[in-house]
Formats: sequence, C-alpha cells, structure tokens
Amino acid sequence: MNNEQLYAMRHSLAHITAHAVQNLWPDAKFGVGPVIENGFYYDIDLGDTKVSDADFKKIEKEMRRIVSNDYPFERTEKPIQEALIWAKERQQPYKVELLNDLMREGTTLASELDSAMMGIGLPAGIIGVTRPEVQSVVDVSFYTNGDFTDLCRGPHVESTGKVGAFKLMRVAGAYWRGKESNPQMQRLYGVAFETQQQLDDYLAMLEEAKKRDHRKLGQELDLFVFSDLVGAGLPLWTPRGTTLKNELDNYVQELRDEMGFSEVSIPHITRKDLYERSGHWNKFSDELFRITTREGHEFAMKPMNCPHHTQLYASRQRSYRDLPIRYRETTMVYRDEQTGELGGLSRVRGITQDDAHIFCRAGQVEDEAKKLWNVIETFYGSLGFEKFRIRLSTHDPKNKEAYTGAEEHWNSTESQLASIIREKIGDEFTMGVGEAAFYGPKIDFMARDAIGREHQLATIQLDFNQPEGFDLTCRSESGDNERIVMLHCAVMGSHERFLSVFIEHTAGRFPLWCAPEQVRIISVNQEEPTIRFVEDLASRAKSLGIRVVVDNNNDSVGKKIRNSEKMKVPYTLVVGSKEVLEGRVTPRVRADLAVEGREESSYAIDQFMTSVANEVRGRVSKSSL
RNA sequence: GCCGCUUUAGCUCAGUUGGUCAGAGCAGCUGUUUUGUAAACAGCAGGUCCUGGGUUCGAAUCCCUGAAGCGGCUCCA
Repeated sequence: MNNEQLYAMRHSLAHITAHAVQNLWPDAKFGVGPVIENGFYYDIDLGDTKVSDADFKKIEKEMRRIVSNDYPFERTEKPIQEALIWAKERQQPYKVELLNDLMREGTTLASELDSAMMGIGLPAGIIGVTRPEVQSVVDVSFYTNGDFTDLCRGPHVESTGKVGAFKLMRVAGAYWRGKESNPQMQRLYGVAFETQQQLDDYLAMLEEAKKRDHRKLGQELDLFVFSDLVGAGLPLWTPRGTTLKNELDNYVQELRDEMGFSEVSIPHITRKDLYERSGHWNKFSDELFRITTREGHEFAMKPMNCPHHTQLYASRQRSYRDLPIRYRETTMVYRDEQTGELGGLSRVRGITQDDAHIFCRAGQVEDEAKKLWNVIETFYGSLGFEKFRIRLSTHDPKNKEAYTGAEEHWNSTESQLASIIREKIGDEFTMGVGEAAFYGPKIDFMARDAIGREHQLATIQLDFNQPEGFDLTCRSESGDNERIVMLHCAVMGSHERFLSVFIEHTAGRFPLWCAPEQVRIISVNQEEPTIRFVEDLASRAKSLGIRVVVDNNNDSVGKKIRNSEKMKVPYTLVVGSKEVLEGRVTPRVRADLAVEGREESSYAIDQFMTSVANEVRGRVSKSSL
C-alpha cells in the first residue's frame, strides 16, 4: 500500500466516523475530517451532547457495521450554488462556511491545515510561500457512502469495506478551524493502518510510551516533584534529578567552551524599560510576570535572556578585533503560560535554558553557525538520538504584526540561514513558515527519540533586530561604527523539556556518566567485616568521583537487588564474605550497558573502580568492563 | 484560557442505589530473621476522602465554587 492509498483509507474512515455519528445523532453538524499522522479525525458539533465512553463504543460499533455493509464511495459533482443550497437545507452551517470560502478564495485552506497537522511542513527550498492561485470554483465534489453524503475533494477507497484496521482513540474539544474565537466542536480521533499487525504495533508503541512517561518515571526514579503550594508548572528537582540535569548541562557547557564561550550571569528581574526596547514588552506582554515595586516602578521576571546579554556587550566600545564575543549562561526564564498548556516537564512556567548568544559581524555568521551546529550534533549524537530533521523557520509574510524589523532584512537573513543549511546537508530540510522567533529566523533541530517520536529541541537563531534596537556596534577597520548581528543558540532548548524527552528516550536508563546513582553496593549480611568492607568500597568510589550508594538495610539480597534494578542503577555490587575474602567483585551490569560475552566476570576492586571512573570521564555509552 | 475527564494514606488503587465504608498492597516504623543475585515473616502507625460552600435526618458518594492533574484545542522552549 502506498502513501496515497493509506491516505485515502484514513480519509475514508473519517467519513465513516461522520456517517456513524449521523446515524446516532441525526442533528450533528459536521466540520472537517482530515487525515493526520497515523490516522484521522472528524470535528463534529453535537450541540449540548457530550460524547461519553459508552457513546464511544456505540460509534465504533456503528462504524464497524458500516464497514461490513461495504457501501461504495460514489463521487458526484454539483455546481457550487447547488451545493450551498444542499448544505443549507441539511442545516450544516460549517459546510456552508466552507463552501462560501471555496467560492471566495478557491480553497478552504484545508490543505494547509492537513500538512500542518501531519507535521510534514512545506517542501524545502521555498522561502516565502505564495498563496495558491485563486481560481473561481465552479463545481464541487461530493462523496456518498450509503445514506451519508459529504462535501469532499477525495480521494477515497472504493467502498467502506476496504479501510484496513482502525480504532477510535479519544474525543477532545477543538476550536472550529483552529481559532480560539470560534465555537468549540468535538473532535473524534482515530488511528488506522493497512493491517491489524501495524495497528497492534502502533498501539504497543503507545503502551511503551506510557510506560516511559517522564512524569511516571520522574516519580519512580525520584527526579522531580510538583507541589500545589508552589504552583503549577514549577517543578522542584530532587538531589537525583539535579545531578542528572547538571551533568547534562556541564556537558553542553564543556562543548561550548571548546568553541570559545565565556560564562556570564544576570539577575532574574529587570526594569520594564529593557523589554520595551527589546520588543518583549509588546510581543510577550501576556506571558510576562510583572512586578511593581513599593515605589511603583514596573519590573518583570525575565522571559528571555538576550536583552540582558546585549547590555553586557554594550557596556563598552567593541572593536571588530574582539568579535565574535560569545556569552553562555544556564539560567531560568519565567513565562506566564496558560494553565491548560502546562504539562509535566514539557511545558512549565519556570524554564531553565542553556542559553548562549554570539555577537559578531555579518560575515562571521556562517562560521559561527556551523560551529554551533557541530556542538549540537556532538551532544545529541553521544546521547543516541538519531540524526536530525532540520527545519528552517521563517517569518510569515501574511502575518507581519507578529514580527519586528524590515521585510528585506527578514528575506536576507532567511536566505543566509538557508544557504548555511544547504552547505551542511543539501536540500534535506523542511520549511516552517511562521515558526520564526519574533526577532529573526531560526534553524530548528528535530530529534527522533528511541521509540520514533520527533521533538523540537535545539535551535540556532539569527537576530538582526535586537542589535538594531539596542544599537549594538563594533568599530570596524575603517574606524566606523558597524552594526553587528546576534546568534542565539540553545542546545538542550530548555532543561525541563529536554529532560522530559531524555527520560522517555532512555526510559530512565541513563548513561553511566550522567546517571544520578552510578554504583550501588549491596551487603549480603550485616556482620561487621562485611559492613566495614562495604563502607571502605564506597569511600574509595567517592574519592574517584563516582556517585555511589550503599544499601546495607536488613532486607533480603533479592529484595535489595530488585530495588537497585527498579532504580535503574548502572552497576550493582553484591558484597558478602566471599568478596571480603577475595578482594574481588562481580558487578551486575544494567542490561542496556552490558556488552555480550562479558557477563559475570569478576574484577579486583581497584580495577573495577578505575575503569568505572574512566567510563564516567570518557562519557562512554557501553560498559567497558 | 477553552472543551471533556479525574482528585480517597508517601505511592498505586478498592469503596455497590447517599445510611458501621475509612479499606488493600507497596513504602515507613518496631521486632524476629543474617540473608548470595528481581519482593523473608509478624506487629504497629498513616487519611480535613483536593479546597470552600450547599442539598439532606445523614455526603467520600448529589449540586455549585476554586485549585491541581490528565486528554485535546489555542499557544509554545
């Protein structure tokens, strides 16, 4: 089955969903039913009726009945005026709206919606999309299956019996045409595949994802917590979580320092004036946490770090010889996200960023961007993320209010980034029109995790606006003040979001070097020589910089091993009189770190310790034991 | 913020139509046991049934508020 057939199948299922709903609720008003990644949905307005779990089963049952009746999908065409009458007679206001748009614009814009929903983006190499040619639409097509007819341009499968394996997944509220100001409809989601096996595999992947859910693992592995008293979207990191987070951050900063970054630090609040100048006061106003001092001065929690960093740059006269100047800082920003948008670590109100800004001349951008790109590749590569999908995120010429700065600047910086991407990877990238930051275009790195989900994490942004706003210059060879540009680069993006992805990517089996607990020592008994030996081992490990935990509780050995396994500790040492006598240990190696053929070997204590210490230092991904 | 669902002990969850329904397992503590590669045994202690109102003779249970969580929408790192 090729992609077009799969598409037709999923789209046909959307119709069958609507058909089933119509049979059950004849008054239903239908919106649109596009294909999405792995399936389809249909937006339906049922008035005050809310679809319950029981209804859900009824709908699916009705769908199966329609499928087994094998109604053919029949295409008919009508002049658009007749179609309008049809939609009005049937009291389908959403279809009327779509038809009116068709008449006026030549498109329902549904195709743009489709591609956005599927995460496909637009083809590479197009900067500034042009609107589809507006043609006057004369006839529109309808598809009929059994007693259900829908306005649709197709394509469909031949008949309702030919739709493969499907399952209705959930129902959720969705705004008509994605606009917050529009009425909310009920969106029925389904997944569909050619074969039952593929459907089962997909459902198994969802199960696996559920098991790896970072919120669940964060609790089980004791990494972070939330407190109602502290507030939504404000995670508190436990000692273990803090270790993990800091190890990852240190790695990023090490890679950065190799390319010449210097660490800086700034306060977390600032006068309103800074953000008026940077544009954040306007563009970010809803998301700013504001503070008024007792004297009535207005401050804000910082939602970004770049304006502060510009003031470090601007603090003295810079020569072209000083450039590029590279600042890095891991620090928190605060954004007043709407409560409904918060979720686990993926979306928080206190965001830790591994932020960095490069102040350089226009001619240095390419070189700097490529170096940043290398840092990103090295970091993600060593954590086992498959290669990236690259997206060039540009401004949307249709939505000028969302961006600052002159159009020609946008066009030139966008093509500058495009040429950097092409040089690096050719044409294998997608366009994200409208995905730019308000101050400039960016290169987004979309990483695929271990179970195949894609996440946007790292980003390199080119900013010509803030240097203008803050009048950032350097003295050039000729003695003139030359306008500089800024590059923004976050490698992890935000610690919170990155950790949510990383926890799920690894299922909590962190590489040894960043694991919160690297070695656990379990005592077989509580007799004095054993306990003394265990304590001695632990202090030797600590002095080598290994994170070690001793478990000499009065539990069975089996229980203690189980606990160590549950915490996903890389190395577990079981120590009893045998080890005391021989001075050797036989480490249990966490399954994913083990190298075949090396199981169950014993090592002299010193040999074990130094090789673990070396693994930690070398950030190796497999056990060298 | 919007739509829907959810909230009972530190954790995971039972609690029938409103009426001995405040329950279990794990974790914790105390004993016994001294353990050899994924859960020893026994006992004890733990809860404003998310908050605040209301209905009722009586509310974990029904209604209204608010908060937090979950699935989406919108937004986004």
